[in-house]
Amino acid sequence: MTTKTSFFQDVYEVVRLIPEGRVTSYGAIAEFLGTKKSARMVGWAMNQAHTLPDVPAHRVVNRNGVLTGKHHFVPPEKMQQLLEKEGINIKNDQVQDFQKHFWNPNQIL
DNA sequence: CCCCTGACGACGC
DNA sequence: AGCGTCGCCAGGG
Repeated sequence: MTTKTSFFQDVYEVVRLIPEGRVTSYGAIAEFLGTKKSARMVGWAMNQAHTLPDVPAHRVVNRNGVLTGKHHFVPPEKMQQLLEKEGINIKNDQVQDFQKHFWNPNQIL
């Protein structure tokens, strides 16, 4: 957002809006925040996400639908488990029908 | 204050 | 089409 709140805070707010059973990408979030080129920062922010409640970081994957950040979960399989629990099929660390489950933050506008 | 790192993404070869 | 590089930018050492 263009608010004065910290970039991280904004990221968390957006992630919290991700509906259950849906996923989005770091880039999409970055774009929504107006910093499309800073997708890395979104991922960086997710590092602290685990310290906060209601921040489903497992619903955030890269633009390929790959669970790039799964290694940051404990255990790593947790990310996939949570997603499958929500009805998302994962195959070889990749979300199946990614586009079908993709949720674009911009669509809430 | 300089240097390095990092859950990404776009582009170049 | 696959791999390498660069850009981006905040935090931490």
